Amino acid sequence: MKALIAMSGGVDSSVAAYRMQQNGFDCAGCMMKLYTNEDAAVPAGKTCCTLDDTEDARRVAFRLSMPFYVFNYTDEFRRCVIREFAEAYQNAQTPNPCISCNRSLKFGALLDRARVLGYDILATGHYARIRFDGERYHLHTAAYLEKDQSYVLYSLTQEQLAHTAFPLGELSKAEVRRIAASLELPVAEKAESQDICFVPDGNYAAVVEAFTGEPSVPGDFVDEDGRVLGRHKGLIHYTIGQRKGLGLSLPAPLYVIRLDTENNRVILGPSEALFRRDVTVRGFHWISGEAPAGPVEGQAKLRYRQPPAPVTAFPQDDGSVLLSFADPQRAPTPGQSAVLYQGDEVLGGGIIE
RNA sequence: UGGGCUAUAGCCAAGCGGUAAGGCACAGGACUUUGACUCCUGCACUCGCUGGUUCGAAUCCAGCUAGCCCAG
Repeated sequence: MKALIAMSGGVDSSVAAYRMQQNGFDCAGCMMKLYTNEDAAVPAGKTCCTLDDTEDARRVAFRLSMPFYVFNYTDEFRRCVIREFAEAYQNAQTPNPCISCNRSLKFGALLDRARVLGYDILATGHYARIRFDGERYHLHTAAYLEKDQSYVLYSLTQEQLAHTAFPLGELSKAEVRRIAASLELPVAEKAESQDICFVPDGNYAAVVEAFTGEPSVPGDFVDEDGRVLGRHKGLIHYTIGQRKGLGLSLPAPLYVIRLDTENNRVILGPSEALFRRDVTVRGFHWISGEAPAGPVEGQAKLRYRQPPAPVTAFPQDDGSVLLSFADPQRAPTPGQSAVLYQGDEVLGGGIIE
């Protein structure tokens, strides 16, 4: 059996490559070149896909005596991920580019290419588990929830799961680092990745403006009664629940509770105004391949770093799902992903409306 | 022009003779394959200005300056 390992130059995918090799696969490593720093409209900084990261991945592959390839996906990345990212912001939504990258690139274009090239399996360094019950594939959380990344994988299909492996699913981060250290991999001590990979300065608004060619338009900050509190820099600079960066000083902290595209206004209010019990999720993808006949009891996450909260999911005829939480959830944000769990199994997910 | 009130950090604000609370904002850090939230740390050697009283003044007194209110 042949396996292709998607490597990033980090510890996780490096150890994933080693594990696949140990499991008896005929392995090759690959790196996806997703963008050039010029695309990001910023000076080359510490982002992923840099020459250093590619060299790190190449050295690890060399150490493990496996072939290593670099695939150019800059066009696809720009066409799918960056475009979706920019368009979401233009529609006053807050996208999660990691999720669209997984869907379109890693488990889309890359997996397709792996299959064409004759690989049976695509392996990544994600912390999650796949189980096959003889009929269907199931996606589960990682054994150690501290690093669980099942949230960003909810879009996987049965077909994709059938040809995917997550060799770190049963390991803790500490174990992964220990393995890397024992193999003397050059990346054993590398820091966790962070921030949006193609937005090195944290200035995502500049990327959106550069991509769309449309500068953001300043407008008013108003309270829930419509009183003007100040001026904002343009809707794309804000997201629901945001507190920092408003520059407004009042007795209590203020949060963004709504983006009013009609009037180009940002509505601010107290933290309490952010809680919602019901959340509609559009384009819901069920891992099993089909929506259940009736309501499902489970738990759901509205953002990556959040413990799952008890919920009842009501599948709708239009493919969306209504999530009704037992307790109101803070700041459900349009554009972000909601993922439905049942215990440690991922049932599916979609985009919050 | 009389009378009254108030002047403390970017904003709000405690302090009432004993050596500058707190909140907001902001900055840095932690967390993190998204944006946020959250958490930690920092943030007035100085209290509108000038004198005076006192061992000691943001606190009391006088003058000046500025703003607000009332009367004209």
